[in-house]
Amino acid sequence: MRDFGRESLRAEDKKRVRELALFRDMDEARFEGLLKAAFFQRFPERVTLIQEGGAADFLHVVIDGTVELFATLDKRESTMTVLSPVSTFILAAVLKDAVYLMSARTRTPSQILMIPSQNVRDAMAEDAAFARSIVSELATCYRGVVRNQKNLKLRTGIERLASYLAHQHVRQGASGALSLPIDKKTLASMLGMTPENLSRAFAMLRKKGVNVNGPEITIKSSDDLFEIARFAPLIDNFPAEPLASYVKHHK
Amino acid sequence: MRDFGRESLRAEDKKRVRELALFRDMDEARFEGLLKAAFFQRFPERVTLIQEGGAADFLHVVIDGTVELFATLDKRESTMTVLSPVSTFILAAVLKDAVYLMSARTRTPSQILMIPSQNVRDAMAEDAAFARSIVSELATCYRGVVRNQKNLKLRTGIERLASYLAHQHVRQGASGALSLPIDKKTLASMLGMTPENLSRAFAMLRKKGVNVNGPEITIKSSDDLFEIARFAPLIDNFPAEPLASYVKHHK
DNA sequence: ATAGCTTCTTGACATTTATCAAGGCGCATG
DNA sequence: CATGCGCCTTGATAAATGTCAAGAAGCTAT
Repeated sequence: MRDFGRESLRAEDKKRVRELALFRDMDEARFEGLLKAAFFQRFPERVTLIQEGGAADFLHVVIDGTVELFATLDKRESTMTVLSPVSTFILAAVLKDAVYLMSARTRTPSQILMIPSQNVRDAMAEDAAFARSIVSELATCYRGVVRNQKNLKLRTGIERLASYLAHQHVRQGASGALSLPIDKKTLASMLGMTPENLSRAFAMLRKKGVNVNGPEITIKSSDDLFEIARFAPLIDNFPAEPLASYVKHHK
Repeated sequence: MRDFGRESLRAEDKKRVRELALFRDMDEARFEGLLKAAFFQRFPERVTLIQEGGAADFLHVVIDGTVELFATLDKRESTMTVLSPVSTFILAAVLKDAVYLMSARTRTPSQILMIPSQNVRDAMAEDAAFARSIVSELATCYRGVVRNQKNLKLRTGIERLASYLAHQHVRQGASGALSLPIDKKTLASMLGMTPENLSRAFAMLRKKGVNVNGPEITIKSSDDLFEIARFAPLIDNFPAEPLASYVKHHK
Protein backbone atom coordinates (compact mmCIF):
# COMPACT_ATOMS: atom_id res chain seq x y z
CA MET A 1 0.00 0.00 0.00
CA ARG A 2 1.28 3.47 -0.81
CA ASP A 3 2.33 5.55 2.10
CA PHE A 4 0.12 8.60 1.98
CA GLY A 5 1.73 10.10 5.03
CA ARG A 6 2.24 8.52 8.37
CA GLU A 7 2.02 10.93 11.24
CA SER A 8 1.28 11.00 14.90
CA LEU A 9 -2.13 11.00 16.44
CA ARG A 10 -3.26 14.28 17.93
CA ALA A 11 -4.11 14.23 21.62
CA GLU A 12 -7.71 15.09 20.81
CA ASP A 13 -8.07 12.16 18.41
CA LYS A 14 -6.33 9.86 20.82
CA LYS A 15 -8.95 10.75 23.39
CA ARG A 16 -11.71 9.91 20.93
CA VAL A 17 -10.21 6.48 20.30
CA ARG A 18 -9.77 5.91 24.01
CA GLU A 19 -13.46 6.68 24.54
CA LEU A 20 -14.59 3.96 22.17
CA ALA A 21 -16.35 1.14 24.00
CA LEU A 22 -13.70 -1.21 22.66
CA PHE A 23 -10.81 0.61 24.33
CA ARG A 24 -12.49 2.41 27.22
CA ASP A 25 -11.87 -0.22 29.89
CA MET A 26 -8.41 -1.15 28.76
CA ASP A 27 -5.35 -0.83 30.92
CA GLU A 28 -3.83 2.61 30.31
CA ALA A 29 -0.27 1.44 29.67
CA ARG A 30 -1.46 -1.28 27.32
CA PHE A 31 -3.56 1.21 25.38
CA GLU A 32 -0.49 3.39 24.97
CA GLY A 33 1.43 0.33 23.84
CA LEU A 34 -1.17 -0.44 21.18
CA LEU A 35 -1.01 3.12 19.90
CA LYS A 36 2.76 3.07 19.80
CA ALA A 37 2.67 0.03 17.55
CA ALA A 38 -0.01 1.57 15.37
CA PHE A 39 0.17 3.65 12.21
CA PHE A 40 -1.85 6.76 11.74
CA GLN A 41 -2.34 7.83 8.16
CA ARG A 42 -4.27 10.25 6.01
CA PHE A 43 -5.75 8.98 2.79
CA PRO A 44 -7.31 10.87 -0.12
CA GLU A 45 -10.81 9.97 -1.24
CA ARG A 46 -11.45 6.77 -3.23
CA VAL A 47 -8.43 4.92 -1.92
CA THR A 48 -8.74 1.18 -1.38
CA LEU A 49 -7.65 0.48 2.19
CA ILE A 50 -8.11 -3.26 2.24
CA GLN A 51 -9.10 -5.88 -0.28
CA GLU A 52 -11.27 -8.89 0.43
CA GLY A 53 -9.24 -12.07 0.45
CA GLY A 54 -6.19 -10.31 1.84
CA ALA A 55 -4.65 -11.16 5.19
CA ALA A 56 -6.01 -9.17 8.13
CA ASP A 57 -2.80 -7.50 9.20
CA PHE A 58 -4.33 -4.47 10.88
CA LEU A 59 -7.32 -3.48 12.93
CA HIS A 60 -8.54 -0.24 11.37
CA VAL A 61 -10.07 2.71 13.17
CA VAL A 62 -11.75 5.52 11.25
CA ILE A 63 -10.67 8.70 12.99
CA ASP A 64 -11.98 11.08 10.39
CA GLY A 65 -13.70 10.79 7.04
CA THR A 66 -16.07 8.24 5.57
CA VAL A 67 -15.17 4.64 4.76
CA GLU A 68 -17.18 2.23 2.65
CA LEU A 69 -17.09 -1.50 3.21
CA PHE A 70 -18.04 -3.43 0.11
CA ALA A 71 -17.90 -6.90 -1.36
CA THR A 72 -17.57 -8.28 -4.86
CA LEU A 73 -18.50 -11.40 -6.79
CA ASP A 74 -17.10 -11.56 -10.30
CA LYS A 75 -18.00 -8.17 -11.78
CA ARG A 76 -20.75 -7.45 -9.27
CA GLU A 77 -20.17 -5.18 -6.33
CA SER A 78 -22.28 -4.37 -3.32
CA THR A 79 -21.84 -1.84 -0.54
CA MET A 80 -22.15 -3.57 2.79
CA THR A 81 -22.02 -0.54 5.06
CA VAL A 82 -20.59 2.94 5.38
CA LEU A 83 -18.64 3.95 8.45
CA SER A 84 -18.18 7.34 10.01
CA PRO A 85 -15.88 8.36 12.86
CA VAL A 86 -15.11 6.96 15.29
CA SER A 87 -15.50 3.28 14.46
CA THR A 88 -13.36 0.21 14.06
CA PHE A 89 -13.65 -2.26 11.26
CA ILE A 90 -12.72 -5.84 10.41
CA LEU A 91 -12.24 -6.78 14.07
CA ALA A 92 -13.50 -10.32 13.47
CA ALA A 93 -10.93 -11.07 10.75
CA VAL A 94 -8.18 -9.70 12.99
CA LEU A 95 -9.17 -11.90 15.91
CA LYS A 96 -9.43 -15.03 13.79
CA ASP A 97 -6.21 -14.17 11.95
CA ALA A 98 -8.19 -14.79 8.79
CA VAL A 99 -8.61 -13.09 5.45
CA TYR A 100 -10.89 -10.10 4.99
CA LEU A 101 -14.39 -10.91 3.79
CA MET A 102 -14.95 -7.32 2.71
CA SER A 103 -12.97 -4.61 0.99
CA ALA A 104 -12.74 -1.05 2.25
CA ARG A 105 -12.21 2.25 0.50
CA THR A 106 -12.32 5.86 1.55
CA ARG A 107 -15.21 7.94 0.26
CA THR A 108 -13.80 11.22 1.51
CA PRO A 109 -10.28 12.21 2.57
CA SER A 110 -9.85 10.20 5.74
CA GLN A 111 -7.64 9.60 8.71
CA ILE A 112 -7.19 5.99 9.68
CA LEU A 113 -5.49 4.42 12.63
CA MET A 114 -4.07 1.00 11.86
CA ILE A 115 -3.19 -1.30 14.75
CA PRO A 116 -1.20 -4.44 13.89
CA SER A 117 -3.37 -7.53 14.39
CA GLN A 118 -0.82 -9.35 16.47
CA ASN A 119 -0.72 -6.49 18.97
CA VAL A 120 -4.51 -6.58 19.26
CA ARG A 121 -4.49 -10.32 19.87
CA ASP A 122 -1.66 -10.00 22.39
CA ALA A 123 -3.44 -7.25 24.23
CA MET A 124 -6.58 -9.37 24.38
CA ALA A 125 -4.64 -12.28 25.85
CA GLU A 126 -3.03 -10.12 28.51
CA ASP A 127 -5.84 -7.77 29.44
CA ALA A 128 -9.05 -9.38 30.68
CA ALA A 129 -10.95 -6.10 30.59
CA PHE A 130 -10.00 -5.64 26.93
CA ALA A 131 -11.08 -9.21 26.23
CA ARG A 132 -14.47 -8.44 27.76
CA SER A 133 -14.77 -5.30 25.64
CA ILE A 134 -13.94 -7.32 22.54
CA VAL A 135 -16.68 -9.80 23.41
CA SER A 136 -19.10 -6.95 23.84
CA GLU A 137 -18.00 -5.27 20.61
CA LEU A 138 -18.23 -8.47 18.59
CA ALA A 139 -21.65 -9.27 20.01
CA THR A 140 -22.81 -5.77 19.11
CA CYS A 141 -21.41 -6.07 15.58
CA TYR A 142 -23.02 -9.46 15.17
CA ARG A 143 -26.37 -8.10 16.22
CA GLY A 144 -25.85 -5.21 13.84
CA VAL A 145 -25.44 -7.53 10.87
CA VAL A 146 -28.46 -9.53 11.97
CA ARG A 147 -30.55 -6.35 12.05
CA ASN A 148 -29.19 -5.51 8.63
CA GLN A 149 -30.16 -8.88 7.26
CA LYS A 150 -33.66 -8.54 8.71
CA ASN A 151 -33.86 -5.12 7.11
CA LEU A 152 -32.91 -6.58 3.73
CA LYS A 153 -35.22 -9.56 3.87
CA LEU A 154 -38.28 -8.11 5.54
CA ARG A 155 -38.50 -4.67 4.01
CA THR A 156 -39.06 -3.39 0.48
CA GLY A 157 -36.71 -0.90 -1.14
CA ILE A 158 -38.79 2.14 -0.23
CA GLU A 159 -39.15 0.96 3.33
CA ARG A 160 -35.40 0.54 3.64
CA LEU A 161 -34.88 4.04 2.28
CA ALA A 162 -37.40 5.53 4.72
CA SER A 163 -35.70 3.66 7.55
CA TYR A 164 -32.30 4.92 6.45
CA LEU A 165 -33.51 8.51 6.28
CA ALA A 166 -35.14 8.26 9.70
CA HIS A 167 -31.91 6.86 11.06
CA GLN A 168 -29.77 9.63 9.57
CA HIS A 169 -32.27 12.21 10.71
CA VAL A 170 -31.82 11.15 14.34
CA ARG A 171 -28.04 10.85 14.02
CA GLN A 172 -27.82 14.36 12.68
CA GLY A 173 -29.84 15.96 15.41
CA ALA A 174 -33.46 15.43 14.36
CA SER A 175 -33.81 19.00 13.17
CA GLY A 176 -36.10 18.22 10.26
CA ALA A 177 -33.16 18.27 7.86
CA LEU A 178 -30.38 15.87 7.05
CA SER A 179 -27.67 15.48 4.47
CA LEU A 180 -26.67 12.25 2.83
CA PRO A 181 -23.14 11.31 3.87
CA ILE A 182 -22.58 9.31 0.69
CA ASP A 183 -23.48 9.64 -2.96
CA LYS A 184 -26.74 8.12 -4.11
CA LYS A 185 -25.16 5.38 -6.16
CA THR A 186 -23.43 4.02 -3.07
CA LEU A 187 -26.56 4.49 -0.99
CA ALA A 188 -28.53 2.53 -3.55
CA SER A 189 -26.08 -0.33 -3.41
CA MET A 190 -26.11 -0.34 0.37
CA LEU A 191 -29.90 -0.47 0.39
CA GLY A 192 -29.86 -3.31 -2.13
CA MET A 193 -31.25 -1.51 -5.16
CA THR A 194 -30.14 0.18 -8.35
CA PRO A 195 -29.49 3.94 -8.55
CA GLU A 196 -32.47 4.30 -10.88
CA ASN A 197 -34.72 2.64 -8.37
CA LEU A 198 -33.43 4.79 -5.56
CA SER A 199 -34.34 7.85 -7.60
CA ARG A 200 -37.84 6.50 -8.01
CA ALA A 201 -38.06 5.67 -4.34
CA PHE A 202 -37.12 9.26 -3.51
CA ALA A 203 -39.76 10.44 -5.95
CA MET A 204 -42.33 8.33 -4.06
CA LEU A 205 -41.28 9.77 -0.73
CA ARG A 206 -41.56 13.29 -2.10
CA LYS A 207 -45.32 12.80 -2.09
CA LYS A 208 -45.09 12.09 1.61
CA GLY A 209 -43.26 15.18 2.72
CA VAL A 210 -39.66 14.29 1.91
CA ASN A 211 -37.94 17.07 0.03
CA VAL A 212 -34.78 16.18 -1.84
CA ASN A 213 -32.28 18.69 -3.11
CA GLY A 214 -29.10 16.90 -4.09
CA PRO A 215 -27.70 15.47 -0.89
CA GLU A 216 -29.80 17.81 1.27
CA ILE A 217 -33.05 16.36 2.55
CA THR A 218 -35.79 17.95 4.56
CA ILE A 219 -38.64 15.98 6.02
CA LYS A 220 -42.07 17.13 7.09
CA SER A 221 -42.56 14.52 9.79
CA SER A 222 -40.26 11.84 11.06
CA ASP A 223 -43.33 9.94 12.25
CA ASP A 224 -44.39 9.60 8.64
CA LEU A 225 -40.98 8.10 7.87
CA PHE A 226 -41.32 5.66 10.75
CA GLU A 227 -44.70 4.62 9.46
CA ILE A 228 -43.50 4.14 5.89
CA ALA A 229 -40.50 2.16 7.14
CA ARG A 230 -42.70 0.07 9.46
CA PHE A 231 -40.46 1.06 12.32
CA ALA A 232 -39.40 -1.90 14.43
CA PRO A 233 -37.08 -1.68 17.45
CA LEU A 234 -35.75 -5.16 16.64
CA ILE A 235 -34.50 -3.97 13.25
CA ASP A 236 -33.87 -0.27 13.67
CA ASN A 237 -31.18 0.52 16.16
CA PHE A 238 -31.41 4.22 16.71
CA PRO A 239 -28.48 5.97 18.35
CA ALA A 240 -29.06 7.23 21.87
CA GLU A 241 -27.69 10.63 20.90
CA PRO A 242 -26.83 12.43 17.68
CA LEU A 243 -23.44 11.69 16.18
CA ALA A 244 -20.84 14.10 17.56
CA SER A 245 -19.22 14.86 14.21
CA TYR A 246 -22.50 16.01 12.72
CA VAL A 247 -23.40 18.17 15.66
CA LYS A 248 -19.94 19.70 15.54
CA HIS A 249 -20.16 20.69 11.89
CA HIS A 250 -23.74 21.87 11.80
CA LYS A 251 -24.15 23.80 15.04
CA MET B 1 -42.91 -22.15 28.34
CA ARG B 2 -44.47 -25.56 28.73
CA ASP B 3 -42.28 -28.22 30.23
CA PHE B 4 -42.05 -30.89 27.56
CA GLY B 5 -39.89 -33.08 29.72
CA ARG B 6 -36.75 -32.09 31.48
CA GLU B 7 -34.28 -34.88 31.76
CA SER B 8 -30.60 -35.50 32.15
CA LEU B 9 -28.05 -35.35 29.40
CA ARG B 10 -26.69 -38.68 28.25
CA ALA B 11 -22.94 -39.14 28.55
CA GLU B 12 -22.67 -39.42 24.79
CA ASP B 13 -24.45 -36.12 24.23
CA LYS B 14 -22.46 -34.47 26.96
CA LYS B 15 -19.34 -35.46 25.10
CA ARG B 16 -20.65 -33.89 21.91
CA VAL B 17 -21.32 -30.62 23.70
CA ARG B 18 -17.90 -30.73 25.31
CA GLU B 19 -16.31 -31.14 21.88
CA LEU B 20 -17.85 -27.95 20.54
CA ALA B 21 -15.24 -25.28 19.88
CA LEU B 22 -17.05 -23.07 22.36
CA PHE B 23 -16.64 -25.47 25.30
CA ARG B 24 -13.60 -27.50 24.27
CA ASP B 25 -10.97 -25.46 26.09
CA MET B 26 -13.04 -24.75 29.15
CA ASP B 27 -12.01 -25.76 32.62
CA GLU B 28 -13.49 -29.21 33.31
CA ALA B 29 -15.10 -28.38 36.64
CA ARG B 30 -16.59 -25.19 35.26
CA PHE B 31 -18.04 -27.05 32.32
CA GLU B 32 -19.66 -29.49 34.74
CA GLY B 33 -20.97 -26.53 36.70
CA LEU B 34 -22.56 -25.03 33.58
CA LEU B 35 -24.22 -28.33 32.76
CA LYS B 36 -25.50 -28.69 36.31
CA ALA B 37 -27.22 -25.34 36.04
CA ALA B 38 -28.60 -26.20 32.62
CA PHE B 39 -31.87 -27.72 31.51
CA PHE B 40 -32.05 -30.45 28.96
CA GLN B 41 -35.39 -30.84 27.26
CA ARG B 42 -37.08 -32.65 24.41
CA PHE B 43 -39.46 -30.69 22.26
CA PRO B 44 -41.94 -31.88 19.61
CA GLU B 45 -41.76 -30.39 16.14
CA ARG B 46 -43.03 -26.87 15.46
CA VAL B 47 -42.55 -25.63 18.99
CA THR B 48 -41.50 -22.03 19.47
CA LEU B 49 -38.42 -22.04 21.67
CA ILE B 50 -37.78 -18.34 21.85
CA GLN B 51 -39.52 -15.25 20.59
CA GLU B 52 -37.81 -12.17 19.26
CA GLY B 53 -38.04 -9.29 21.70
CA GLY B 54 -37.94 -11.60 24.68
CA ALA B 55 -35.16 -11.50 27.27
CA ALA B 56 -32.22 -13.79 26.54
CA ASP B 57 -32.42 -15.97 29.61
CA PHE B 58 -30.71 -19.04 28.19
CA LEU B 59 -27.97 -19.98 25.82
CA HIS B 60 -29.43 -22.76 23.68
CA VAL B 61 -27.59 -25.77 22.30
CA VAL B 62 -29.20 -28.00 19.69
CA ILE B 63 -28.29 -31.55 20.70
CA ASP B 64 -30.61 -33.27 18.31
CA GLY B 65 -33.17 -32.22 15.75
CA THR B 66 -33.48 -29.21 13.50
CA VAL B 67 -34.10 -25.67 14.69
CA GLU B 68 -35.15 -22.73 12.56
CA LEU B 69 -34.21 -19.16 13.41
CA PHE B 70 -36.61 -16.66 11.90
CA ALA B 71 -37.61 -13.03 12.15
CA THR B 72 -40.84 -11.15 11.64
CA LEU B 73 -42.00 -7.67 10.71
CA ASP B 74 -45.72 -7.10 11.01
CA LYS B 75 -47.22 -10.09 9.18
CA ARG B 76 -44.08 -10.87 7.21
CA GLU B 77 -41.76 -13.63 8.26
CA SER B 78 -38.35 -14.67 7.04
CA THR B 79 -36.20 -17.66 7.87
CA MET B 80 -32.75 -16.46 8.86
CA THR B 81 -31.02 -19.82 9.18
CA VAL B 82 -31.59 -23.44 10.04
CA LEU B 83 -29.45 -25.18 12.64
CA SER B 84 -28.53 -28.82 12.99
CA PRO B 85 -26.71 -30.57 15.83
CA VAL B 86 -24.50 -29.67 17.51
CA SER B 87 -24.72 -25.89 17.48
CA THR B 88 -25.41 -23.08 19.88
CA PHE B 89 -27.65 -20.16 19.17
CA ILE B 90 -28.31 -16.61 20.39
CA LEU B 91 -24.93 -16.37 22.06
CA ALA B 92 -24.67 -12.64 21.27
CA ALA B 93 -27.95 -11.78 23.00
CA VAL B 94 -26.89 -13.82 26.04
CA LEU B 95 -23.58 -12.02 26.34
CA LYS B 96 -25.10 -8.57 25.97
CA ASP B 97 -27.96 -9.48 28.30
CA ALA B 98 -30.21 -8.13 25.59
CA VAL B 99 -33.43 -9.20 23.92
CA TYR B 100 -33.49 -11.79 21.16
CA LEU B 101 -33.41 -10.37 17.65
CA MET B 102 -34.68 -13.64 16.21
CA SER B 103 -37.25 -16.25 17.12
CA ALA B 104 -36.57 -19.96 17.15
CA ARG B 105 -38.77 -22.97 16.56
CA THR B 106 -38.18 -26.66 16.21
CA ARG B 107 -38.71 -28.14 12.76
CA THR B 108 -38.38 -31.72 13.93
CA PRO B 109 -38.63 -33.27 17.39
CA SER B 110 -35.54 -31.89 19.08
CA GLN B 111 -33.39 -32.06 22.13
CA ILE B 112 -32.19 -28.75 23.44
CA LEU B 113 -29.76 -27.89 26.17
CA MET B 114 -30.53 -24.59 27.83
CA ILE B 115 -27.83 -22.91 29.89
CA PRO B 116 -28.89 -19.93 32.02
CA SER B 117 -27.36 -16.74 30.63
CA GLN B 118 -26.02 -15.59 33.95
CA ASN B 119 -24.04 -18.80 34.31
CA VAL B 120 -22.54 -18.33 30.86
CA ARG B 121 -21.53 -14.78 31.66
CA ASP B 122 -20.10 -15.82 35.04
CA ALA B 123 -18.12 -18.62 33.45
CA MET B 124 -16.74 -16.20 30.89
CA ALA B 125 -15.61 -13.82 33.62
CA GLU B 126 -13.89 -16.56 35.60
CA ASP B 127 -12.41 -18.67 32.83
CA ALA B 128 -10.02 -16.91 30.46
CA ALA B 129 -9.90 -19.90 28.11
CA PHE B 130 -13.68 -19.86 27.83
CA ALA B 131 -13.58 -16.12 27.18
CA ARG B 132 -11.15 -16.73 24.32
CA SER B 133 -13.43 -19.42 22.90
CA ILE B 134 -16.35 -17.03 23.09
CA VAL B 135 -14.39 -14.41 21.18
CA SER B 136 -13.54 -17.00 18.55
CA GLU B 137 -17.12 -18.24 18.35
CA LEU B 138 -18.56 -14.75 18.06
CA ALA B 139 -16.04 -13.79 15.40
CA THR B 140 -16.94 -16.94 13.46
CA CYS B 141 -20.66 -16.22 13.77
CA TYR B 142 -20.12 -12.64 12.70
CA ARG B 143 -18.24 -13.74 9.63
CA GLY B 144 -20.98 -16.25 8.94
CA VAL B 145 -23.63 -13.54 8.83
CA VAL B 146 -21.41 -11.39 6.63
CA ARG B 147 -21.04 -14.28 4.18
CA ASN B 148 -24.78 -14.69 4.30
CA GLN B 149 -25.36 -11.06 3.52
CA LYS B 150 -22.94 -11.20 0.61
CA ASN B 151 -24.78 -14.27 -0.62
CA LEU B 152 -28.08 -12.40 -0.49
CA LYS B 153 -26.87 -9.21 -2.14
CA LEU B 154 -24.49 -10.56 -4.77
CA ARG B 155 -26.28 -13.67 -5.98
CA THR B 156 -29.56 -14.25 -7.77
CA GLY B 157 -32.12 -16.71 -6.47
CA ILE B 158 -30.96 -19.58 -8.65
CA GLU B 159 -27.35 -18.97 -7.73
CA ARG B 160 -28.22 -19.06 -4.04
CA LEU B 161 -30.07 -22.33 -4.53
CA ALA B 162 -27.15 -23.89 -6.40
CA SER B 163 -24.81 -22.72 -3.66
CA TYR B 164 -27.07 -24.17 -0.98
CA LEU B 165 -27.27 -27.52 -2.77
CA ALA B 166 -23.50 -27.65 -3.24
CA HIS B 167 -23.09 -26.89 0.44
CA GLN B 168 -25.51 -29.60 1.56
CA HIS B 169 -23.93 -32.03 -0.88
CA VAL B 170 -20.55 -31.63 0.81
CA ARG B 171 -22.01 -31.71 4.31
CA GLN B 172 -23.76 -34.96 3.54
CA GLY B 173 -20.73 -36.75 2.20
CA ALA B 174 -20.49 -35.61 -1.44
CA SER B 175 -21.94 -38.90 -2.70
CA GLY B 176 -23.84 -37.37 -5.59
CA ALA B 177 -27.04 -37.38 -3.56
CA LEU B 178 -28.40 -35.21 -0.79
CA SER B 179 -31.65 -34.74 1.06
CA LEU B 180 -33.12 -31.43 2.03
CA PRO B 181 -33.16 -31.10 5.82
CA ILE B 182 -36.10 -28.68 5.72
CA ASP B 183 -39.28 -28.30 3.73
CA LYS B 184 -39.14 -26.24 0.58
CA LYS B 185 -41.26 -23.41 1.89
CA THR B 186 -38.74 -22.79 4.65
CA LEU B 187 -35.84 -23.22 2.27
CA ALA B 188 -37.40 -20.65 -0.04
CA SER B 189 -37.72 -18.16 2.79
CA MET B 190 -34.15 -18.76 3.88
CA LEU B 191 -32.92 -18.18 0.34
CA GLY B 192 -34.97 -15.02 0.10
CA MET B 193 -37.59 -16.12 -2.40
CA THR B 194 -41.15 -17.39 -2.60
CA PRO B 195 -41.95 -21.12 -2.65
CA GLU B 196 -43.25 -20.74 -6.21
CA ASN B 197 -39.99 -19.23 -7.33
CA LEU B 198 -38.01 -21.94 -5.61
CA SER B 199 -39.96 -24.52 -7.58
CA ARG B 200 -39.08 -22.73 -10.78
CA ALA B 201 -35.45 -22.47 -9.74
CA PHE B 202 -35.41 -26.23 -9.19
CA ALA B 203 -36.99 -26.67 -12.61
CA MET B 204 -34.15 -24.63 -14.12
CA LEU B 205 -31.52 -26.71 -12.37
CA ARG B 206 -33.14 -29.88 -13.61
CA LYS B 207 -31.88 -28.98 -17.06
CA LYS B 208 -28.37 -28.90 -15.64
CA GLY B 209 -28.30 -32.32 -14.07
CA VAL B 210 -30.09 -31.73 -10.79
CA ASN B 211 -32.73 -34.38 -10.18
CA VAL B 212 -35.40 -33.56 -7.61
CA ASN B 213 -37.69 -36.11 -6.04
CA GLY B 214 -39.42 -34.57 -3.07
CA PRO B 215 -36.68 -33.85 -0.56
CA GLU B 216 -34.25 -36.25 -2.27
CA ILE B 217 -31.85 -34.66 -4.71
CA THR B 218 -29.26 -36.21 -6.96
CA ILE B 219 -26.74 -34.20 -8.89
CA LYS B 220 -24.78 -35.09 -11.98
CA SER B 221 -21.79 -32.92 -11.21
CA SER B 222 -21.00 -30.76 -8.22
CA ASP B 223 -18.67 -28.75 -10.45
CA ASP B 224 -21.70 -27.70 -12.47
CA LEU B 225 -23.33 -26.51 -9.26
CA PHE B 226 -20.23 -24.53 -8.31
CA GLU B 227 -20.24 -22.91 -11.70
CA ILE B 228 -23.92 -22.00 -11.56
CA ALA B 229 -23.49 -20.63 -8.06
CA ARG B 230 -20.37 -18.69 -9.07
CA PHE B 231 -18.51 -20.39 -6.28
CA ALA B 232 -16.49 -17.96 -4.18
CA PRO B 233 -14.43 -18.94 -1.12
CA LEU B 234 -15.20 -15.58 0.45
CA ILE B 235 -18.92 -16.33 0.42
CA ASP B 236 -19.18 -20.10 0.53
CA ASN B 237 -17.77 -21.59 3.67
CA PHE B 238 -17.64 -25.29 3.02
CA PRO B 239 -17.24 -27.61 5.99
CA ALA B 240 -13.91 -29.37 6.28
CA GLU B 241 -15.64 -32.69 6.74
CA PRO B 242 -19.16 -34.03 6.28
CA LEU B 243 -21.56 -33.46 9.14
CA ALA B 244 -21.39 -36.37 11.60
CA SER B 245 -25.14 -36.76 12.00
CA TYR B 246 -25.64 -37.25 8.28
CA VAL B 247 -22.84 -39.73 7.95
CA LYS B 248 -24.25 -41.62 10.93
CA HIS B 249 -27.72 -41.94 9.47
CA HIS B 250 -26.82 -42.59 5.86
CA LYS B 251 -23.90 -45.00 6.07
C1' DA C 1 -59.65 -47.44 2.07
C1' DT C 2 -60.88 -42.81 1.74
C1' DA C 3 -61.70 -38.16 3.08
C1' DG C 4 -59.28 -34.33 4.22
C1' DC C 5 -55.18 -32.03 4.93
C1' DT C 6 -50.68 -30.21 3.70
C1' DT C 7 -47.08 -29.56 0.52
C1' DC C 8 -45.53 -28.79 -3.74
C1' DT C 9 -45.88 -27.62 -8.57
C1' DT C 10 -47.56 -25.24 -12.52
C1' DG C 11 -49.80 -21.67 -15.28
C1' DA C 12 -51.59 -17.07 -15.95
C1' DC C 13 -51.06 -12.69 -14.59
C1' DA C 14 -49.60 -8.44 -11.85
C1' DT C 15 -46.09 -6.06 -9.75
C1' DT C 16 -41.65 -4.95 -8.87
C1' DT C 17 -37.16 -4.29 -10.13
C1' DA C 18 -33.40 -4.05 -13.49
C1' DT C 19 -31.55 -2.50 -17.82
C1' DC C 20 -30.88 0.57 -21.55
C1' DA C 21 -30.89 5.06 -23.42
C1' DA C 22 -31.25 9.95 -23.28
C1' DG C 23 -30.82 14.24 -21.28
C1' DG C 24 -30.16 17.75 -17.47
C1' DC C 25 -27.32 19.61 -14.05
C1' DG C 26 -23.32 20.89 -11.57
C1' DC C 27 -18.43 20.94 -11.29
C1' DA C 28 -13.76 20.81 -12.55
C1' DT C 29 -10.42 21.83 -16.18
C1' DG C 30 -8.29 23.79 -20.12
C1' DC D 1 -16.17 30.88 -20.87
C1' DA D 2 -16.64 26.75 -23.03
C1' DT D 3 -15.96 21.86 -22.85
C1' DG D 4 -16.22 17.54 -20.96
C1' DC D 5 -17.09 14.50 -17.38
C1' DG D 6 -19.58 12.29 -13.72
C1' DC D 7 -23.81 12.11 -11.18
C1' DC D 8 -28.43 11.95 -11.12
C1' DT D 9 -33.03 11.66 -13.04
C1' DT D 10 -36.53 10.12 -16.18
C1' DG D 11 -38.82 7.31 -19.64
C1' DA D 12 -39.29 3.09 -22.28
C1' DT D 13 -38.66 -1.58 -22.18
C1' DA D 14 -37.12 -6.12 -20.52
C1' DA D 15 -36.47 -9.39 -16.97
C1' DA D 16 -37.22 -11.12 -12.61
C1' DT D 17 -40.03 -11.93 -8.95
C1' DG D 18 -44.39 -12.08 -6.51
C1' DT D 19 -49.39 -13.22 -6.39
C1' DC D 20 -53.38 -15.80 -7.27
C1' DA D 21 -55.57 -19.93 -8.49
C1' DA D 22 -55.88 -24.64 -9.56
C1' DG D 23 -54.55 -29.14 -9.32
C1' DA D 24 -51.37 -33.18 -8.29
C1' DA D 25 -49.06 -35.94 -4.94
C1' DG D 26 -48.31 -37.58 -0.50
C1' DC D 27 -49.53 -38.10 4.31
C1' DT D 28 -52.77 -38.68 8.36
C1' DA D 29 -56.51 -40.05 10.75
C1' DT D 30 -60.87 -41.90 11.07
